[in-house]
Amino acid sequence: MLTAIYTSVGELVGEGADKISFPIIAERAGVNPTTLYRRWDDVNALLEEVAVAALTGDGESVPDTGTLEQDLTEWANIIAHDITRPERARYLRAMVSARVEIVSSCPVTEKRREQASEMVRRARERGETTPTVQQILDHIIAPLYYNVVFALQVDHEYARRLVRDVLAMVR
Amino acid sequence: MLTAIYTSVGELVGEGADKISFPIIAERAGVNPTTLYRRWDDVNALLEEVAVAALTGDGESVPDTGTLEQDLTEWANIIAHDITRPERARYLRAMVSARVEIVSSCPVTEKRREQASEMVRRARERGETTPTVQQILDHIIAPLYYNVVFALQVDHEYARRLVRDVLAMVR
DNA sequence: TGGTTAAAGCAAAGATCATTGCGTTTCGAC
DNA sequence: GTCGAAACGCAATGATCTTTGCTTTAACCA
Repeated sequence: MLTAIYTSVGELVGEGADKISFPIIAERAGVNPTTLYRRWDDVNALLEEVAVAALTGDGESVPDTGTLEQDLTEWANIIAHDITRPERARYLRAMVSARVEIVSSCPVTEKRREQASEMVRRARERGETTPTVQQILDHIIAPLYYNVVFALQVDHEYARRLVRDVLAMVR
Repeated sequence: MLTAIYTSVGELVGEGADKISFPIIAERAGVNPTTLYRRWDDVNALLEEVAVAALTGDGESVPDTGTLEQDLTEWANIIAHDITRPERARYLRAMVSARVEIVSSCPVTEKRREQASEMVRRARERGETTPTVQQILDHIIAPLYYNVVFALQVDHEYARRLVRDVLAMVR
């Protein structure tokens, strides 16, 4: 039931459907539109729910290579590779347009913060000088997402440059 | 005519209207909905047009204080102050959701790039060591916009920290 | 002034969405 | 098994959107 709905939304988003409405989602999911109208306030609410699930879902394990630079580079590459996939990019856009009011946190950011914290913690235990977690979010995550959301290109070279920049701050 | 439509859209966005449709825009603008249906493909196309005009419109003069650090700080503050205004944030969201397909450039980014270029050029003429324009975009603009779009808070302290971070890269 | 063309208004029709009341199913508790 | 609550399906209704053909206005140019 719920998974059918999520799948339906996922397919529509993946296909780049221009119009995504409750009736359309319901038909593909094999449920009655009324169900959707009753459970979610509007399409954006459902869309955001699915987007968050999709964007935070797969429990990517954080790289652990022995140096923070290598960890961050691989991590940035994974993220860059992930969020440039068309359906991921669409989810991001959907999430952005969905949250109409200012809220205090964003699930996606929080996940990245946790991942960054882990890498930084390990690096510090090794005695490395590290940027702060916030610096990593500001100068690696933010540019990556910014460029995806505003429709510019993101590649491995770009991800690598971001890592070098942020590490240059603390040298 | 066109300005009435733009004004109508601007008001609706500013008021945080949940539903923005051609008929609603048309009524407030005192025009016939048919006109809008004929001129724009859909609401998002019109919305993006107005958003771009609003976000790149006012010809903010770039700070020229004598040092790049001060220039960047004031500039970042201006931007932070501007894009955290609810209607500006809304425009940003509208723009994001409007551009469904990957395009090569974003009008807002381009304007910021020009502004950053000017400040960097002046700083270099004074003999300052500067970050690249791209670094400024990546590490000041991107975090600011990212935080607005993903509904976190942006204040002057944050803007200042970004400037310090990016300058630390080149020291 | 008169003619031509592009844009806007008007009205009607159909499509899609959104809401609501009511009957049915499901599932757990007793 | 039976009861009750919650969720879902169904169908009808009204609202809103979207399209289309035709008319009218406006602007531009000979």
